[in-house]
This record gives sequence, structure tokens and C-alpha cells, in this order.
Amino acid sequence: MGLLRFSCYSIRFYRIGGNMYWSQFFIPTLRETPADAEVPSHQLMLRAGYIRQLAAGIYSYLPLAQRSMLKAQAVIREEMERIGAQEFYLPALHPGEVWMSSGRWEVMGPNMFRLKDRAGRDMCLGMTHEEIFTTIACGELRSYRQLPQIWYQIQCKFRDEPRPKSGLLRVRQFTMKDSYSFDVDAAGLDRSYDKHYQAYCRIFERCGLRYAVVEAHSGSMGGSQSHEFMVRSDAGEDLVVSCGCGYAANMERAQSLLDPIEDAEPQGAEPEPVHTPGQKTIAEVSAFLQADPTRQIKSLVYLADSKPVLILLRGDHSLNEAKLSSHIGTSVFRPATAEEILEALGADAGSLGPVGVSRMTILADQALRDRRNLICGANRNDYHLVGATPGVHFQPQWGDFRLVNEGETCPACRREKLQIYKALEIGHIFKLGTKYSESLRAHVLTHDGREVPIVMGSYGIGVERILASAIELFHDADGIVWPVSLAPFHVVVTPVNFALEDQRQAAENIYRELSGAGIDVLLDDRNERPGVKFKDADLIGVPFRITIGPKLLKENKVELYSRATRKMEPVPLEGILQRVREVIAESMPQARHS
RNA sequence: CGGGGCGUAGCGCAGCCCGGUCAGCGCGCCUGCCUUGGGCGCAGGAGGCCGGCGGUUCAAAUCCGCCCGCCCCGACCA
Repeated sequence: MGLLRFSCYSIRFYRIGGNMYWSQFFIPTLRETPADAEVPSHQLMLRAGYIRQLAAGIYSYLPLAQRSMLKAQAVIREEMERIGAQEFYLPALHPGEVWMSSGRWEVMGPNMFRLKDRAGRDMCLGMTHEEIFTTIACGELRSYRQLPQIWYQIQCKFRDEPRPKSGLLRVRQFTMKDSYSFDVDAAGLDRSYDKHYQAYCRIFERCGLRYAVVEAHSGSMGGSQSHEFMVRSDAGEDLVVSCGCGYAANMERAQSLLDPIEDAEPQGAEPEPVHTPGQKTIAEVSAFLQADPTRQIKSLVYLADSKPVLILLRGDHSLNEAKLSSHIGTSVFRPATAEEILEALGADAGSLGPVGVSRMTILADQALRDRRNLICGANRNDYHLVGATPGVHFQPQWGDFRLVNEGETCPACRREKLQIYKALEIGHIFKLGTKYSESLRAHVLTHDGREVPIVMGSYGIGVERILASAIELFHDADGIVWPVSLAPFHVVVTPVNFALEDQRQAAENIYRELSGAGIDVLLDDRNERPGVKFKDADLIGVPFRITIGPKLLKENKVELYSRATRKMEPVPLEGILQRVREVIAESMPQARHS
């Protein structure tokens, strides 16, 4: 096949060699949607013959999918090379000890595939490659003179997801472009991070995606700053909080402004216990005491590193566990059980509060700051306290612990209301800092001879998610509508009746002419009725179709059809290459970022 | 890991409740004829140890038990 004629670096970024006759190319389309598929990208990739499932969250990529994967990867390679990144290829099979030295052997928990070799040594399948790249850096990078470095690879990752779902959107084996930057100081990291930010914008723009860049929570990666690249989609599992002013953040990280609340003077100096039999939820207490939920304190007990913590929120707010995790500096926490709550506070959930609590940490959301005369549980079943004032009757550590709600005020422009939508994460960039270089002892000497840990960044793109999100964004009732840059073929040549000599000759001539000019062409030589061929071409999403029919052919013309616009235009045979070049060029997504 | 659902031909499904001419339908596939501008028509045909194991029974796709797999919701998720 033509692909063999090119080394991978000589693939033009929008073209893959190898052109095919449909009757011989493996495109197992399905007339009906397989029952297991729910989201559009999954349904269409199955129906259009791109993928087949092997097991839960494990898919085989058929030739069409592989061609689109290579197209996406070619765009990625070009843009990574543009920022000076160097391509590696690292093992997927790792010795456990590397992960033990970074501490993530435990942190990754059951999400990591683990196995033993014949000698009984712990091994695992890589979920990501901070440890491995850092190990190389550790052995080889000694001097600031060698920095900065940006290293990357496009390689498969393994994660034993608790719940694989939605076709290629959440899987257990997938392809990731991961890169890592190595700098001598924070300013260098800022530059490497910014390069990646720009490169990612260019990659996703060239892939034709509509995306947003949001502030993100860095999670178990550690590190100080992080952005996610998100595609708005109902198939997504993340929530993005955004504002018309440009503010956008992951739900885990998002903040908002609240309308001020004026509290009445408390009746007395001390909180007053009131009998609230059977009133446990905020709503029940609210109704019983005729007090708005905003006047109540919601008290939650968590066990963080096995120690109980009391968390206070405004009655109508919800806990944001990502923010809690950042504040307490551990991801090892969980809600306390009923027994643990009773032991810690002497009452059951529904009657909990901070007043008089001394033996445990009290964390309070800043929405409660400067409030007074509030209602909270009394730590005595069926009793609440009225008139509690933070800072007076209890002394919490203040922080941001709440989930924002739609319609609250944007923290950036301070004027508009926030929107919340579902989104797919297609890329994520992190400033790691020295977390891995310290634990794995990757140090360099500075200009003035000091030994410092390398300052690192880590950057990922889910390649399959580029394809899946493109399909989520661009499809219709008939099938996929690929951006030209990702389509497995640019053009399908469809003679209405391939058995007729004049149509066959015209088709083969066009096929040869376009292929020779570097265009990816599929020739539909099947002995099928035209309707079948049109339906299949629409389904697999080829951006342009050249239809060869008897009437126009008599005038030495063929028809150029655009999958996206569904417009048809007659084109003279002798001008077809030129016209196809034009329409491909016109519809090829361009990077807006410089 | 909790809750729910499903496993019968390549795909989509019926049959199961009420055991016994139930191995069935549509699409796809093969052969022939026909047809060729949006999944055409006619005729013939191939294909399934009914997810697995065990039990009940004269008899099990059907009832019971265990296991496995897959999907959905939740938990979880760099």
C-alpha cells in the first residue's frame, strides 16, 4: 500500500498515502445502530465501520479509524515540532519500582493495570509517563546548558477505568500525545507552558474543533497551574463554568460572586438551642424554623488521612471535593460514616454544627464569612442552634470549598451570570514544578553552580477524543461530517453505474489524477445501486464526493458534492483537479493562533 | 463497588411468565435473474451447542443456582 512509500515524517500533514477501491477496502458499514452504543460518536464509528469493540473500553481501530488517527497525529507532530519538541517512544510496560519511587504506585490505586513478570517482580502498564521521562532526565540532564527540553511521544496508555463508556470517549486503552518540559527555573517553565498552550490551540484549530480553554484543577498530578482544553458536548463528563466575558473554568476550580446577605442582629450573645424534632435536612429545618437555607450552616464530616474534619457550607451550597482536596493537601479522604460522625460529634447527621467543637479541624467556606446570627446543628440530636456567628462562636479555617451554581455572578467581569455546560476534555496542560524531579532526583547545576531540581511541565492530548469530539460536533442524521483535516479520505469518486464503460473510465481517470496530485481518494467501484453508495459515503463522512452520472458525463462534466453543505456543482472533467484542490484548501481548518 | 437492564445467526429483535413441531422474523451475506441519481425487485440458499457450568424434569432457550460478559445510572475518574 502507498503508506509504505512514506516514512512517517514525510507524511504530508493532511494526507496519507494509499488510495483504494471501495470493493477491496475494509469498510464494514452497518445499516442499523448497534444497541450498545449511546452517544453519536460511538454509534457512528460503529455504523460507519471505523471501530469494533473487543472488550469493555477496548476497541480495535479499523482502517478508516486508523487513517483518521494518523491524520490527527500528523497535525499533532507538526505542531509539536514547531515548538521544538522532540519525539520519543517509551515503553508501555513499566517496572513497579519506578512508580513506587514517585509515590504513585499507591496513589493510582486500582486504576493502574498491574501484573507480575515470571520472576514475580511487580510490573504495570503505563497510565502516563512522568516517571519514565523523568528517569531519563535524571540520568542524562546535568546542566542548565542542556535546558530547556521538550520531549514527547504518541503512545498508548492504559487505565483500568471503573466505568468505560461512550465508545472511544472513556476507554481502558487509548492513544495519548504526552509531552514533558524540563526547565531550570519557574520562568523557563512559564515559557514552555505557554508554548504548549499555543501549540494546543493550533492543533485543535487545525482539527476543526470548537473548544474552550478552562482553568483546571491539577488533581493527583500535583503542580501549580493547569488548563484544560474542552469541547462543549452533551456526551462530555466534565462541567465547564463560563461567562460571556471570556472567563471559563472547570467546575472543580470555578469560583463565583454571591449577592451580599444582610443578617439580623442576634437575640442574645450566645446561640440559642431550639428543639427541632425529626428535622434533619436543610429543607426540613428551613421549613420548621421559617428560615431561608442561606441562613443555615451545612455541616459535613469527612475523614481526611483518617482524621475527622468538619466542613461548613452555606445551607444552599454543595461541597466541591476537588477544592477540599487542594486545601487539605491530600486526595485520601471520604465522607465519614454514620458511626464515625456520632463518635466525632456526639450526634447524628442532621443535627451537626461547629459550636463547641475543639478536637477537630473546622473548615468553613468563605460564603459564611462576615455572616452572623446563623442556624446550625447543636451536636445533640433533634436540636439546632439559632444565632451562631462564625469567628465568635467558633473559629474555622476559611477557604473556598463550594461548588458554584449556574446564574451566580462571574468572578472575572463581576457583572454577567455564569453558565454551566457539559464538555469533553481533549487536552490538559500542567505546571508540575519539582514534584517528580525531587522524588526521582532529577537535578541540574545552575549557572552559578547550585544543584536544583528540574522544573517540569506535563501536557497531554487524547488522540481518540479528538476524533470522537469532532464527530460529536459534526454529524447529521446521515452520518459523520469530518473536518477535512481528519477525514480518512478527502474525496470519494462515485460512478452511478461502474459497469458502464464511459463512467468507469471517467472514474478511474479522475481517481488517478487526484491521487497523483496527493489527494486521498476512495473510488466506489461497487456494483451497488447509487443510493447505497451515496448513503455509505455520507455515513463514513468523506468531505467531498465526485458523482459521475450519465447525463452530465455526456457533456464531459461530473458533479462535485460537499458533505457539509450538501450542495452539488457541475464541474468539467478537465477542471476537476483544480476545483477539488480549491474546495479542499477552502475547507481545510486553519490555525488562528500564530 | 452499589442500583438497574441485557446476553437467541454478522447487526437489530421475537420466543421465556404458561417447560414438549420454537430454532423464528427483519436487515446483512451467498447464487441466479433484474435494476442503476438516495439503502430497488423476484426466486433460491447458507448460517445459531439460545453466554458458560451445574441442577430440577421423561423433556430446558424457557424453571432454579452459581459464574462470565456487555450496557445504563451512581460512586469513581492525570
